[in-house]
Amino acid sequence: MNLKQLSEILGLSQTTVSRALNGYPEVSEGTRIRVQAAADKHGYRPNSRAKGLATGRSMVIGHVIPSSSQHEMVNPIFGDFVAGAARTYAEYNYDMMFTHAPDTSIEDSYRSLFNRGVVDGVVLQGPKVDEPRISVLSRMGVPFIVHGRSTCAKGAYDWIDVNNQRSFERATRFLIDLGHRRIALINGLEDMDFAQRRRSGYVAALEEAGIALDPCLLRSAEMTEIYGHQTACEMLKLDDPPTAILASSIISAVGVRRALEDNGLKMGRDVSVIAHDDELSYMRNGMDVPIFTATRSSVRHAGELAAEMLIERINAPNDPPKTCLLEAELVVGSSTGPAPQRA
Amino acid sequence: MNLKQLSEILGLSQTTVSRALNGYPEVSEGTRIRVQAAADKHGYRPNSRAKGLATGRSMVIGHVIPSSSQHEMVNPIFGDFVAGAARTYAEYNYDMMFTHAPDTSIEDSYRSLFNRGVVDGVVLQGPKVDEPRISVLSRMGVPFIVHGRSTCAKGAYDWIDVNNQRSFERATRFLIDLGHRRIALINGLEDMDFAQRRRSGYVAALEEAGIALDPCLLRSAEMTEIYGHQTACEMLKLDDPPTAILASSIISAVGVRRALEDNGLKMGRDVSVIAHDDELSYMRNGMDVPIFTATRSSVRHAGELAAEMLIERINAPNDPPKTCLLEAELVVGSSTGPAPQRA
DNA sequence: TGATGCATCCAAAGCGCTTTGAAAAAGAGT
DNA sequence: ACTCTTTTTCAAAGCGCTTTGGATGCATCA
Repeated sequence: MNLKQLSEILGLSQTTVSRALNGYPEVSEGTRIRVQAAADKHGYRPNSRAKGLATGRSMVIGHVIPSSSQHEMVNPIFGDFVAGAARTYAEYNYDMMFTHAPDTSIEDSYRSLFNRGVVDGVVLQGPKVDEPRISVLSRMGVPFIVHGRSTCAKGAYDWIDVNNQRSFERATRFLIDLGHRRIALINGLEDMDFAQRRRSGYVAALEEAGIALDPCLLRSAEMTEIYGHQTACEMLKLDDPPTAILASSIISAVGVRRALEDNGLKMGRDVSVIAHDDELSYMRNGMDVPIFTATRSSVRHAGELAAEMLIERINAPNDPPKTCLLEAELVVGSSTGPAPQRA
Repeated sequence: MNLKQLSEILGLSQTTVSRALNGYPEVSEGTRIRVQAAADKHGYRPNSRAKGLATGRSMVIGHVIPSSSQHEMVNPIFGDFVAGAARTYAEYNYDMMFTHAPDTSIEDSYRSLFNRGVVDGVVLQGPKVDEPRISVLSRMGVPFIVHGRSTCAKGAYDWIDVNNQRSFERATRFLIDLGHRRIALINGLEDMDFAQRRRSGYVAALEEAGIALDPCLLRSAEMTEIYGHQTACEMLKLDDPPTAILASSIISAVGVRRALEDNGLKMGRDVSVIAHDDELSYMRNGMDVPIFTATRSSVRHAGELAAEMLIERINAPNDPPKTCLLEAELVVGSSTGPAPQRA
């Protein structure tokens, strides 16, 4: 069923039917109702490609799957962020498109999506400290939003981010206040912008307290469970092991917990752990009582907001750049406690 | 840059340019090279909407985000399955589209995607035991593939699935052979087809061994970490607690492990655990030595295969239905051991 | 009564591509 | 030199929609 057929059935022109369905005022209320009824009855759905061709808009937003090349890993927060965004898109009648790209051609992927007219805008996930994609997209004139920020990016751009620096500074200070001096940071990949900011929050808190930074207590890699486990195991073998560990994701924190248990240590008593909790739906940090003391910020909610900001941008390409800085909450669970007295 | 502009630059007709770029034989090798060079130089990308309109194909495949309504949970395997599929799509020049739908209108979402001409085919994830979407899609004539199967579905359809029944039967038998008699199954949601099959494999193995089924040792819910933890805790409080636990996902298995530790029990010695391992990229089951004894089958690989099968179906709508049954591997880790002697 | 405005509706152009049917150009054969 | 193929190129139609720039009818006003 297409417009032509529908208009023939109704004995109206395509123009009128199209206008009736799209809510233009030039059509009488009577015919509008008649048209709408017929459309519903026959299950008419305007062909979105044709519509897009005519309007110049595709009502589609593009994401490029951030599959870190090295280990072909899917970012665990990907699913929840996307679910949040999708929810907003559905509300505004946008569809959502994905492209997989090897890390090398990720830029091309964005370019291709936009130049082929597939999407009206794109979401940039997982920005690095130095993120070339941002300037590329700016130059191309693609409406886009960044989930996170990029320290090295020059111009202004739309972004939404968690205050990583502040939340990790706070978490670190919390541990220091509990008497900890040997505090480790098991961080995300070093070239990721968020990791850099978390690190600087951590460093700032240590400095403030006059604690020297020990490189042995600082690691970065992709935030898997295995990585958390292995790193924690190694650190526990140090002559002067950490009494507290900050983990950049709840997933690696799970690995840390496993490491503690493997070593016969009790989390919260022997070693304190604070995790960053993105509130992943399948990896909730406990029910009423949090398992981990955590800096908490819903990545799903961020997805919803990001989508909204992007849609705004698409509708008003010339508005000044918008940004949104979310504050993470510090929730106290049972994984932290006072620093144990040295033997 | 569009076709018209490019053809004017070249002094050729749109027809010739189009043919040259699409590899039709009616154009001389000389001009083909010339055209290709110009296209590259100017970064010409055919508008995919226009192309779709003209060809009647969109080169897009649709997925509907399986967000279980109740807890708005994103299926944890979603990301990896999709990453696999995306890889194949990229190879065949397909794009990938997502729609979020509340559980109630999930059927409409598929209908809308297809009727609006947005997609050439769809992937159906997370089929239930009784899955109405299958017959809907069949009737609509949408090319589709099911990741999993639906026991109640009538006609034939394309699917790819893991042999859940067999793998859980094998895992259960493995535990029985180790001397376990109190074996629990912490399963996925009961109305999901895969959960049903795993359960029947479990039941079959118990029956074979003449062990009576104890309803107290059987649970189903969404496979979160919390669920695994809570369920295991409850079961351990029974008068006659399980000595072995089968977990339907590695994520709930993590919860089970936490429960054991909370209760001062050692996994593999006091209580054996077998998990189903989808090889999620951020939740690997150990490095060289598996953490959990597990039934293993890569969901990412399934995604790749599913995409391939769907593309085949799109290209040959009238071929007889194709199916693919993957066998899960049983990998033995340190989470299982002989049943402890009763006190 | 004719001019004016307003509410409805429509024919046709155009979005950027593919593809049909035909024409022009180039070789081949005699 | 002329016809007959074969190769190469093209103009134009069509995909399904929106939108421009009229038409048409009808009530209103002088």
